Amino acid sequence: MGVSERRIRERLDARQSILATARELFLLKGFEATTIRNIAEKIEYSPSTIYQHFKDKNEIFYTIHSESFAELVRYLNASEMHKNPMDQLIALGQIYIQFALENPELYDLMFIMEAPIDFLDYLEDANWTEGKMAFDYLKSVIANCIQQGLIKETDLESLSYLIWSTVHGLVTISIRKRGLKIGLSDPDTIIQRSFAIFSHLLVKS
Amino acid sequence: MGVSERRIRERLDARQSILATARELFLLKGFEATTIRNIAEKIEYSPSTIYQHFKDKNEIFYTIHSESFAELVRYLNASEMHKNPMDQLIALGQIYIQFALENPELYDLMFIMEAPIDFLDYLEDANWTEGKMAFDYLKSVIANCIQQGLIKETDLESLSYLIWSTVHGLVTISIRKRGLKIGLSDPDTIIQRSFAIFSHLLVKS
DNA sequence: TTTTTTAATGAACAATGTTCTAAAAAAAAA
DNA sequence: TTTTTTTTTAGAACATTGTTCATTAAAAAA
Repeated sequence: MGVSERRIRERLDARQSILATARELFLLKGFEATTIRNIAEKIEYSPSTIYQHFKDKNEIFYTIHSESFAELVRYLNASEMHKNPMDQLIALGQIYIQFALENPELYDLMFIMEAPIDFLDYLEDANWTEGKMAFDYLKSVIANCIQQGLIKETDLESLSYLIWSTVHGLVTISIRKRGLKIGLSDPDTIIQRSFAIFSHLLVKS
Repeated sequence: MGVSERRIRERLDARQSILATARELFLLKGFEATTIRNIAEKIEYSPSTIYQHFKDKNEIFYTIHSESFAELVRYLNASEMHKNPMDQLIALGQIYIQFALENPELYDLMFIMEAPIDFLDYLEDANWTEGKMAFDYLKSVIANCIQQGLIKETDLESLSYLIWSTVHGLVTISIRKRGLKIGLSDPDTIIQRSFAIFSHLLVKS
């Protein structure tokens, strides 16, 4: 029965080309300017066909958001070259920042925009698996630091949330264009310097 | 010539009622659901009349954004009761967080949403005065801390950006609904705890 | 070849921000 | 008071958006 397998493959191909096009347009023009009709035109389908593959626009961008987490994880994996958990933690922060600055639109989609979370809400799914896993990974590295006495013992969850928040804050001020507008000469440089200061605060405690 | 003065007053009244209604609907339903027609209906004007007072929707929300800064400043002023600049700095952070948690929609508009910045871009105005002034105020308090030897001397701009980023990150993860979705029991509590940890890191350095 | 299932389309809907022309109202001039 | 001018308001219209639904075309099964 190779027929139905081919059908499945064709459906998947269509789905993939929708996603690829949506991603391309999104990176080029942003969320609002990436319209269903725009995507449809590019893959030479009618707009309504897209709704056979995705419930709505939010699901498309939820999917791109999920895929982007795979990309982030690929970045973060590089931190495992460090044996010392403190070195790894700092590398983690640096790589996280690097990912955000190199892929600002994707970072926006993953951590700022409402579309992916709205889709989760529609699913009545309280679990943001992608975020949870990333946060758990961060927690585990920090736990190692505490265990080895490299960081003063404190509530793991709060400290992890603090560290995540700090790097998140550093990059989102820039991504949502508040950085340039307060007269910072070069946002990227300031982000690096600020993170360096934060790193020193952490190890010294 | 009391006539033209009355006209001016009437124009201002109309403007104010547009803003008040926009603000009310925005706090109730959010940015997208606050439509020009919606505002017009509520103040019993035609949609097109609104465009005599504001260039576009972005200008309306830029104005609300600006007004909200006055509110934030009112919050922050309470920090001046502290003589010790370090105490003031920490109070500043706590109050900033308090403002964000008590007015999440306004905070969103001021520091996350694109509408106000887009309007600045239209004006070709690189100066985000509201943000700049708030940041300068933060810098001055931090400068006092450094001067009095309460914080280790580092690049003022980077340290200020770090501190701002940290509180910004703490609250925006929650505001853009990433907090609950990773299984944090109570986001507000965690934010407080995380900030407490951060405060300790700062003073100890 | 005929029937059934699947996929794709095109038209349509309601809603949006925004613009433009014509009407109404108010003020100024006569 | 009447006429002219200016200002304000409204209504219709436009292009676009996400989304739905009945109909057509295509493919697979019988």
